Amino acid sequence: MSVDSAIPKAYDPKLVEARWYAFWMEKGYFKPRIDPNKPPFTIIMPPPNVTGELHLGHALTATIEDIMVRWHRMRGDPTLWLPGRDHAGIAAQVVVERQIAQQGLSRQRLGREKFLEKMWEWMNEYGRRISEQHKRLGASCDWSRERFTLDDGPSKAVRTTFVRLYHKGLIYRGERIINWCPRCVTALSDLEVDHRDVNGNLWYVRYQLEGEDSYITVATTRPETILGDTAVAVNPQDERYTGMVGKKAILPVIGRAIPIIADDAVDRTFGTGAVKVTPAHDPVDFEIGQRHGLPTVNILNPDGTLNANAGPYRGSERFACRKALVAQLEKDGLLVKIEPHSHAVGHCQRCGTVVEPWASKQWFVKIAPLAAPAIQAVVDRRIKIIPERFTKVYLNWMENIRDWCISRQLWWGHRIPVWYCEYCHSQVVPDRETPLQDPGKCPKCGNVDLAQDPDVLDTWFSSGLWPHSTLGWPEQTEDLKHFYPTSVMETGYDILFFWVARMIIMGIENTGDVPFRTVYLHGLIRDERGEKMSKMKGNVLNPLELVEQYGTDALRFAVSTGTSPGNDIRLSASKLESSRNFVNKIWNAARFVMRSVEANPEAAAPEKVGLSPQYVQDRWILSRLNHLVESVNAFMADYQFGEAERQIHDFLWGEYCDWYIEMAKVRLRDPAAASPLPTLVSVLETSLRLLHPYMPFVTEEIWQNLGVLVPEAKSAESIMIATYPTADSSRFDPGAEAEMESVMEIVRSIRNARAELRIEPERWLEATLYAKNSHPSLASQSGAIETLARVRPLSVQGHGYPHLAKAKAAHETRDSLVLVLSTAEVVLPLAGVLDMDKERARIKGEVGELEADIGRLTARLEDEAFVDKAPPAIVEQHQEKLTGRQDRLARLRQLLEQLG
RNA sequence: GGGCGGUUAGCUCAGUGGUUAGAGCACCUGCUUCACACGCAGGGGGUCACAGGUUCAAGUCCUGUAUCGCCCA
Repeated sequence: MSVDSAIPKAYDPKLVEARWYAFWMEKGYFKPRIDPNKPPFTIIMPPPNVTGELHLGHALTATIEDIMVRWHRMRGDPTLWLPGRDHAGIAAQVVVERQIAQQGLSRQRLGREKFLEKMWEWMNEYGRRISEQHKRLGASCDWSRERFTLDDGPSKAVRTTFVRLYHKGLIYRGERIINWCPRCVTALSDLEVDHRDVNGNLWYVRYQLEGEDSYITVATTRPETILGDTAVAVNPQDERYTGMVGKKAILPVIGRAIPIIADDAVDRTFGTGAVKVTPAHDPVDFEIGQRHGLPTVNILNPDGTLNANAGPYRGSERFACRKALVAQLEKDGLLVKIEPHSHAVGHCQRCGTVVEPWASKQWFVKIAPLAAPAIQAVVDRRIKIIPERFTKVYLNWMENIRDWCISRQLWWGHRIPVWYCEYCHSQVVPDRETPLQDPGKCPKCGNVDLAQDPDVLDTWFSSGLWPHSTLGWPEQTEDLKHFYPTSVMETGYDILFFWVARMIIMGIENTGDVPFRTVYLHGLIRDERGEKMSKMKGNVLNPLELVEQYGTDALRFAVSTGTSPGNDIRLSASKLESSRNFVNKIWNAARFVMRSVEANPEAAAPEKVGLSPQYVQDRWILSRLNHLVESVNAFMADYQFGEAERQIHDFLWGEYCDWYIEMAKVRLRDPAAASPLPTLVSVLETSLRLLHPYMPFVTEEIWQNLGVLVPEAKSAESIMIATYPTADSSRFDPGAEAEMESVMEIVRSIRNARAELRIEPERWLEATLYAKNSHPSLASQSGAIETLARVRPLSVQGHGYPHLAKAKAAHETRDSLVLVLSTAEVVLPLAGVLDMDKERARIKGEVGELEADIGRLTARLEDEAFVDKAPPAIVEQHQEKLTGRQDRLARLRQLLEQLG
């Protein structure tokens, strides 16, 4: 059977990908081979939420991490990439609540236990899907170590951490203003609130002064909170109100008398300079309330309706209440004016509902003492952030960090390990030494009726422990000892605060060491128009659909090539198509190589692969390849994956395919020529290994096929455990590169002249090549030049440029085109085709360009400062260039003279 | 209000002080050439946002301006 019929013309990823992934799994390549003498390379995967399926952001994460991991593995480092999943407390619970609502159910009706069963069903289904999707993306992570945040291990870590921090006094329960989502019916941390500018109003309302017929006017963006006011405040410096401080104002509708106080926090320029104070529903007011000992009047129920403190508005929804109250104020003549006012309003990040600042008893982490070492670790560069600029963002946030509200009024998550005594109401927390043991009785009164706090912890509390909890902490496991601190944390810059910062805090606190050495932050994937992908906009691209359409390798290449760390990426169909085309290009190059090997197996005989080539074309491509290998490894080490890929792409397409293969074809047809097959095979094989981390599937498929035909080319059972190429500087060959530059210049010039003169492609031209003495071996390239430029016969005069008289004679008959190149001249007899006026114009154009060039170079070299201060190599480069240009200019002028 | 980033070909983006600034897509011309039309060959297209400065040398470093975007408050 011939290769032609066996190997399809167009690469079909569907026939390839699943097979190789199964093979890798079966062989256990994804598991680290621990070697105590070698430092391991470790990445803990950011655990996707079990709320749904993977999106393109996950695909990007998986791609970049897989690139790093495969590279290190091929270099022989013991490599661990640990996958996981996050229970995503609030987000997952919202999703399942919506789902059961369709069946007319609610979590309250189901009860905690039944509802959690539903949650686990959901999690099992989506957890499975997520893992399957990662496998489709080629992720070479160690599935045997996969973790879920609610697994026993990570749960123990969570509980241990909570208990220890509690006993250290770094976790406390207190009444503070928190962000409350009335739809999710839970507290949120500051980070979980999106602030969006909303066009609202500023309502000016006047409060009558007690016992007087005068008023004080306040301005508010949330008039319904009037019901919870316990003071009016003015700035102590504000003369307008000096006389009023100490008096009392009567709250509209409610009729409560509240004091007028002075406080520095009041902005004199806002509204009237007098503000209403609602300590239960505003963070600034809360602090004012604390300073002045004001009562806190809470007017809201957890679901956002008004409670008994709202008097007549009890039971009405908050925005309905606002409307009704404003109407009432107007009726009572207390509404002074309404001004349009744009201001930032907090929205629940998960469901979009407007959140309410709300005074509530919650659990908090006292964060400042924990942040200090986390700041130090980055300042000391024990942790390096890429790109560098995010260091400042991180430090700025860390230095202004505020206590972290960690309790959530949810059911899905880690239950807070605190119990309350039913009798004496004291808080009972497990002993520091036995954090996992539930307290049996109240240590104060001895009562055994203890009720556990119904709330769960913020999901990010468990995520913060992820790099050590997944490795077994608090147990001192072998994995923890060997792989912690991990090497790289790779994730999107959008969760720098949510996650990365907290991992650093918690990692250092729990283990005494940083959780990772390097943080690599990638950008966000946007759509063609640069918009963020979101379900609401309907512009979400499903990575699995793209895999179906273009193949995994193409998707990976498309999201990672030509990108730089921390910068957003626009993904378009055209980008995916060109990536797919590149995959296909490699496929076809391989098809050509294999077909050629098959046609002439003895020439590619195993013992010849890797032989030291004497032929200039071979020396050239090997020199280019080794420069590429050197450069790719340098870029990889420097986390510049996009640039590394671009260079591999350019080499394979622009040098190997466009030139080396095309020239090889000529040699393959010539029985007398040295066979290009060994080099053809060896460069392809090395390139495949070079490309494997980026395109795991197509490279493995070709590599294995090649290995069947040329067993010598196959150094391992699989390309993913073969050795990553390292540059062999003995292959660097400037001479061969210069000669091939000349060949390419000659071919390009002839092709260009043919196109300009509209010479039919099928027509062969006679040609004479006059090569410079320094390039005697150009004669050996005549076969390649003939075929690539379609000139035949080509006569090569290897001993200098054409005798002037000869060229002149040719031109006088007006039938020859002379191409004056940097190291050669080509004469093409073209009777009847040439327009000598155009010829003169063309040459004059070239002369003009050269003169400008020479002018620039001369000026440069005459500049003493340049010659003195620039590195000698640069000066020399300029000098050589100038000489070359002058030489070519002289020859062009001669030609012009001959043409008259 | 504070901070960060972008501004490079028609579009999307690389370019980490050193020739004449690159790629993909799009565009124009020609080609079913025996690996590939998911291709081949050739071509056009740039005041590197603007203004200063540092340097022998600036798209690249510094300062300011404009403009778009993001983060924080």
